[in-house]
Amino acid sequence: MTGLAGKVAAARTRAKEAESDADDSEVRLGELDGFIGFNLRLAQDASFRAFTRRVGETSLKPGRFAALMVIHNNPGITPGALGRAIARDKSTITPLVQALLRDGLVERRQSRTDRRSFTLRLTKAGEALRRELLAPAQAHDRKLDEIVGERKEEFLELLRRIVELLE
Amino acid sequence: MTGLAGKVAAARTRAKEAESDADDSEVRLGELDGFIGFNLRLAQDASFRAFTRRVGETSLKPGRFAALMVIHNNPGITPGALGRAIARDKSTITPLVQALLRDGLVERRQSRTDRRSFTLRLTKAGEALRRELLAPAQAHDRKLDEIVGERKEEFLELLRRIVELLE
DNA sequence: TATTGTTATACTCTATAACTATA
DNA sequence: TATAGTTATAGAGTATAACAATA
Repeated sequence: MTGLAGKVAAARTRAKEAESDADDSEVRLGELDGFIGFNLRLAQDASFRAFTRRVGETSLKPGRFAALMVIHNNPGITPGALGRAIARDKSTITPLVQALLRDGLVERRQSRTDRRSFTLRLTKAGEALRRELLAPAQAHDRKLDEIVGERKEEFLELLRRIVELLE
Repeated sequence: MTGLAGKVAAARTRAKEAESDADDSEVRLGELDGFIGFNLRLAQDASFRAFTRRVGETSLKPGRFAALMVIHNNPGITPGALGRAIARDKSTITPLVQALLRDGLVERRQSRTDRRSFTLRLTKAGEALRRELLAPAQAHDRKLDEIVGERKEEFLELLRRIVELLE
């Protein structure tokens, strides 16, 4: 997994005709190269790896960090609402929440308004870890900001439009 | 999983102060909302789901479709070069290639130049499936093109810069 | 009847390490 | 020594379906 992103870029820029068997330095992506979806996946993959590298392999993955952030900002949120906020199905939010409970980062209480449900809050340890990870997470995103430059707001707007309109 | 993207958008736009327990319609994303990385993930997730919906749940996922496209455009490519082209580790490209072999979409031959390696080609069935999926895949990306509008080239350039510079 | 969360199941993806056969 | 690909393993994410308790 060393330098995947760089090699992808190299493969793209060095793409050219290949008459016999293709080797490493002359991979043609074809239609894929102009597909927004494909490039979105490469960029998301690169961002995910860079986040993990910066925050530390041993610590939280982006998905769990996002959950911590949302619970912090919405004390008392239910698992369902949390899942909708970070685009996770209820079948994936249950194990995620259980992992956070297991690690002592989150606590749950019976919901007063809906006895089928319950509410989530960060524990002291959860707050501490969130605070600890916020700095490297922000550093990671500042790096993305640098790359995108002054077009950041337009870029974010397009990403949000994709989410809203691709329903 | 019905309407996840729409609910995320609604959660964002309706975000406001919440004094007591947060409910569904007033989730605050906090710093996350301005993070490029987080929005990249939501957009990629929405695109992935839309692709799968359009191409057909029963058929190929975006990752395998991308592999088919790259092998088509680079007959004789090795698994390693394929993995680098679509940003997949060698530990994930092996099972992917084996699934394609198992499904009769790809064939492999001994490499003439490197006896540790081998070369990949689409079978007739692989070519047929690729041809069949190309239309819905292009329709999917045209939908993305519509959403992004005339800023497509700039958008693609930013996605590629992220891949290149986030190493 | 519909919804909240749980459980079970299956497949995919990610990541590491150990292995083989070559180079 | 390093590289190509395989195998094994473990942890996540994705998806569906069936279920209990409650709305």
